[in-house]
Amino acid sequence: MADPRTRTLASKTAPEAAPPKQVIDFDPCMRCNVREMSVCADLTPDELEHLAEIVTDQTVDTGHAIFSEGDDAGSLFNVTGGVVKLYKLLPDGRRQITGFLFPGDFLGLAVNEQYGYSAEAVEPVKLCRFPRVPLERVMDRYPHMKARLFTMASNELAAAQDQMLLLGRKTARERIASFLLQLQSSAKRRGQPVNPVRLPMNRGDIADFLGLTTETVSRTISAMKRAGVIALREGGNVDVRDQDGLDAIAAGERAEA
Amino acid sequence: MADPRTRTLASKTAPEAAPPKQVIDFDPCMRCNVREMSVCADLTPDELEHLAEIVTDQTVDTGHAIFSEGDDAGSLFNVTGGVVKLYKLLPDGRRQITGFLFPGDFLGLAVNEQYGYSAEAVEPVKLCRFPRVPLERVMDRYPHMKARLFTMASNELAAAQDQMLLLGRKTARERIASFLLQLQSSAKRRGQPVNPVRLPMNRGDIADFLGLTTETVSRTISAMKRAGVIALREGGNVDVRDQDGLDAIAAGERAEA
DNA sequence: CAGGCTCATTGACCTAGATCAAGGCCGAAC
DNA sequence: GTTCGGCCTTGATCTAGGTCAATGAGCCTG
Repeated sequence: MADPRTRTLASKTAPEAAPPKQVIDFDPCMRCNVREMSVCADLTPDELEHLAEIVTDQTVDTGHAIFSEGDDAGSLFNVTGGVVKLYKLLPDGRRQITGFLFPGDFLGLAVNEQYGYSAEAVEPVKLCRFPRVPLERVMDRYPHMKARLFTMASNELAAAQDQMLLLGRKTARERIASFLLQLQSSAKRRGQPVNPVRLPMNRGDIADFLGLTTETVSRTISAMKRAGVIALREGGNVDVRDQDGLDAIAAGERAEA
Repeated sequence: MADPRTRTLASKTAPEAAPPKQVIDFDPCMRCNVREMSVCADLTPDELEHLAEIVTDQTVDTGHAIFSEGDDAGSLFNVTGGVVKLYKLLPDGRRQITGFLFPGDFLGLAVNEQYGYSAEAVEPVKLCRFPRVPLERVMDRYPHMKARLFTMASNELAAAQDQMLLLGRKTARERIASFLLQLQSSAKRRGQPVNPVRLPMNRGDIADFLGLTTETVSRTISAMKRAGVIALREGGNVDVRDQDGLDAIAAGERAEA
């Protein structure tokens, strides 16, 4: 399996000349645009400084891997820009996307020293990377960061259970509606416009997330467009025309619409 | 929605007469049969004593609820005997079972003060119950118990991702095979026989766990029986006759068998 | 500004699994 | 020991969504 990952290190924009002994830029965390919604929320400047000592910035291009299932789980990551997809593969190539990550989300939890899924950039991604061992050392000193990680993992678990309900029991129409709602609430959480909701991933990715095929995703979206529930905007973005209708479909309350 | 839960409190078998000031039985945790595989693993006698102060034993009969989705999430539980199913419902009654719990498993993690799923006894269940607030107080004092909880939650998350792959992309045959393998490894972890694997839940529960119908579960099991991969024993238990074949089917490597 | 990508859409048809419908097989109740 | 009520199994049929195939709509690139 070829490894197309990208590792453009892009930290330390400060000049190399001036500072004396050691160059530790503790600013990147201080001015992090997603800090307040990430694992790093609620940390003091002191704690941020300790984090900055171990963090590395990283960018990954569209379609390139961040890590692959089975890789040695050396680091945790925090998404600071772009969109990431997580997925698992069957030997014959069938794929299930287990989640899309947006700025503020973290990834890299592993059970036995290995990542249990692959992670790939859906669009150009910016990450900060925390090597596991030193991160754990820092977290041992600042338990509320660990608590924060636990909370985020619990949220992820709840989302996973919702997704099981979707995959096991919802119709194609309900899946698409639920997905749009997820994107809306995700955008909302990040303070972004909820209505023309951005769809950064392609139909194939949506299909592999919802347990459908690209054709069914396309047909279902067309049908919802025809029914006036949504409209397509440029860039493939989706305008929700009938929010109540969409909510009802997603909940499984409306047979036709 | 009627609430058929059962709350037989069954702690303190010691006589009420003898002891002086306060009766605190710290034995139940000390002699807990599942302690080493539960959240309580690795605790010192001292720590166990603190736990015993807040724990309550509880039994729940087959088919009765432990709690329901949306209930105030007042407690965490540890299964000490029997089997529990967790599930989510759609308004029209469609159900997705998100997991089966066995002795040693815990339940009750919640995101915003409410349980995100319902829990019900598949067969008579014994639990120990930890009220959330005092438990958190205890865990603040003993961080490795929190760490243990985090590890178990991470394992659950990994299992949830496997289940998404199953629900989104596997065939009925692959789902049944994967399910039997799950039961095997769960039994193994608890030191129980792996080969005639016990199937304590009925076909409807299996169906709602695997995103199928009872009929399809039944037919698929019959087909695997006919193919010589498994055999049914009394009590509905399953004898795995061709372990390699079963493994191959579950992984999605074998079209026919 | 034509050729060659990739991705989305739509149509025609097919199939895995759902649905509908009997029976069969217990174990519990009397 | 008969009746009853769950389950489980099996058969017949249906259908939501998959598969196969064609066409269209951007976009790079040269």
